[in-house]
Amino acid sequence: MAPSRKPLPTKPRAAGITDVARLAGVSTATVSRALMTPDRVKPATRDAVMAAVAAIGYTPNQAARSLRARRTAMVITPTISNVVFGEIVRGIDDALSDAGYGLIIGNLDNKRERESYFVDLAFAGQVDGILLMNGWMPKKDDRSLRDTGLPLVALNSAVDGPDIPKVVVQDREAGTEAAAHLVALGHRSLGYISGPLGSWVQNERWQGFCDGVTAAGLDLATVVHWRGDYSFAAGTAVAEEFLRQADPPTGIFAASDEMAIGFIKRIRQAGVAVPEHVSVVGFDGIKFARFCEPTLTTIHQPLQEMGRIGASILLEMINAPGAPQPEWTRMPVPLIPRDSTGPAPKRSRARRPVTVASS
Amino acid sequence: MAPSRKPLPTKPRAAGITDVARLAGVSTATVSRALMTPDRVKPATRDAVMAAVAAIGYTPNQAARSLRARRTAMVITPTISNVVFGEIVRGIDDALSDAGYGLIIGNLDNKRERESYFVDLAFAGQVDGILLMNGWMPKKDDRSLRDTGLPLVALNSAVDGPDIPKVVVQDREAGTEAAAHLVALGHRSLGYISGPLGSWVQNERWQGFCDGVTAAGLDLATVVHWRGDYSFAAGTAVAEEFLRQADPPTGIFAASDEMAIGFIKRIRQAGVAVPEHVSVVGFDGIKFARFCEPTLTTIHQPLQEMGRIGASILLEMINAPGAPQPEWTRMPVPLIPRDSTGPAPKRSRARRPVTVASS
DNA sequence: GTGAAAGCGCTAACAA
DNA sequence: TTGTTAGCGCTTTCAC
Repeated sequence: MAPSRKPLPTKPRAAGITDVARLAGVSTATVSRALMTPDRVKPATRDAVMAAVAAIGYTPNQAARSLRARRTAMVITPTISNVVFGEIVRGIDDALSDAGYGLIIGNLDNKRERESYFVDLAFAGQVDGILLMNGWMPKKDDRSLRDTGLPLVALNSAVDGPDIPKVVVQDREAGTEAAAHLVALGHRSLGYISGPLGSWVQNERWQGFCDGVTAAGLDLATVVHWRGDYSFAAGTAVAEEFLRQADPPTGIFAASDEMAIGFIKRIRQAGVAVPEHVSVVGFDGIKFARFCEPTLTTIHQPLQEMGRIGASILLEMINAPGAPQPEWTRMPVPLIPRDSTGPAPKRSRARRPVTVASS
Repeated sequence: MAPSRKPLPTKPRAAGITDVARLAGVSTATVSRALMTPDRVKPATRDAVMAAVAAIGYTPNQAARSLRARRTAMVITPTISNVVFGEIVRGIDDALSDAGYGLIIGNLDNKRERESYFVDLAFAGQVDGILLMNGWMPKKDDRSLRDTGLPLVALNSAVDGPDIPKVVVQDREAGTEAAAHLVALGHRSLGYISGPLGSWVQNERWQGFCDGVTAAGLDLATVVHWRGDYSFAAGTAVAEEFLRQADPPTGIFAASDEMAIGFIKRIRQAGVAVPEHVSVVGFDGIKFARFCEPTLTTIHQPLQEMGRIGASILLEMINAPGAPQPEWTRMPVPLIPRDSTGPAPKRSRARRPVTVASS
């Protein structure tokens, strides 16, 4: 669609910094300072400025501000349709706007091609630092975001490089804990529903789960691994496979709550009881997990906090280039036991209607 | 928190419009035109510009662009934590960015005080038009957003005024349809779980529900009205009241899916079967409604589309001031029957464990 | 169809 | 501590 044009450049001219300055009897520079760095102006002056600001309802123009001051960060996110990333972004935005920074949200919308646009944006010098939630280094042709020399922080998912601080949850430990939880309940045959393969988080959760499995003395080869993508739909799709299986596992760990819920929904429909026949552990701690049936045992991620921490580190890198930053910040993620997990059934095999009928 | 300062204004100077102009052998004005209004540039010139743009990976600076061109709309939203508003905003943003407009999201975060900030923003002349999703005219002291003379569109909820186009769903008809659906299933005692009282949408849904009740020849006085706020928590709170009631209704209409789900979750816990004892209709059509237990009969809102339509109307008002706009755009909202509604139980009374035991 | 030139509203040297 | 001044990168008259 072609851009619509505005017919007249006439505007109901509004209060600007000059108006404030005039009213307060100071220069625009002082107004700016009073607003940006209050401690660098004499209290009396500051008060006068603030009074003038309040009097005419002055609000700084963001566009002008960021054009001149260039204080903007960018976050690359795989999608914004997923609550998980949405929450992290909120945390980031909080921390950033406290520091007077703007935020450009680079939404990949799960389409890898889109990253080239954001690479251009960075090379065009329009951002001061970048948060990576996608798990890899965005490239366009032969240029990589890393070549911009801009401060980079990986969030939620790791990105290789000693100069890239990584802020993540203890995905690995969480995976292990999920396995331990299931094993402690007596489950001996386990299953795992993955996120998109190849991603760092996904690998960690899986590796951690494997650690837990072997630590319990179980044979890794017996663990069933299904492929998912974090969505409800993936959960139900995996459920179909599960239902076709001759001797499906009784303890399942899903890499997202949505998959766990979709999975449970479908297998219950087919007559499999949760947690009587099968136990399921989710991952994320979305609010919905407390209202599904049964309530979902899950691993709770401190999403907003992750966002805030990642943003703070980025700000420090911008403000003090060269100062060392912790390469890893790994936040603990508690497992919250609810009703979707329970003692393993006597027979290792999950009972499905057909099984019951023929036995 | 005091803003952090950036130490050096040094920047790895990046490709700007001047670089493109030089490379393409034209002036910056022509580059700008080639990008904004391609049809006003000779094809050959345009191609040269585009080639140059691609060659150096030029990306226009948004801040500069909007500072100069001032093409920005604002949307006032009660909260962004609610998926419903989030979806509408996505639709708005789509339409707006197609037209080269930026969007300021005015999040009230359910705190009415916050509106004054956005009133200032509007008076400061920083936006060209405003979408109102909150349902009332924001004010600060004695100034109202209306006094800005800016184009205004009410979205999702109506706002009084002949000059304010309203884009809403057929809340009233939907309420009536919900009632009709329950009545058709044989329910004679009905209940309604409201949104925050006093809001337009809320009134419409309730009025429509009342219409349906009386149309069915039922006594309005028998309809139980509970107060909610669209959240899960409200649903469970209402459920508590429901459970304490001597002779609760068997057909319930909740003004949001979250409330419906919270409500169902709680009453099932107490032994009330859905839909055998009680039928519940939700409102919104969130994706979760297909994965709760039982799946939720609900009224599906075309949220993104509403957003897009509202934005288009606003754009027309900005571009052609004075041109007439439809005062009302009322979108149909289909009721989607699922498993949370079924035939009314024989006894009008919902059976709860205690009832069963004592009968 | 194109170029020259004037700012949009603000911040940050630099001076005073 | 404050004011003066010079732009940030772009769009848009206005003239050609």
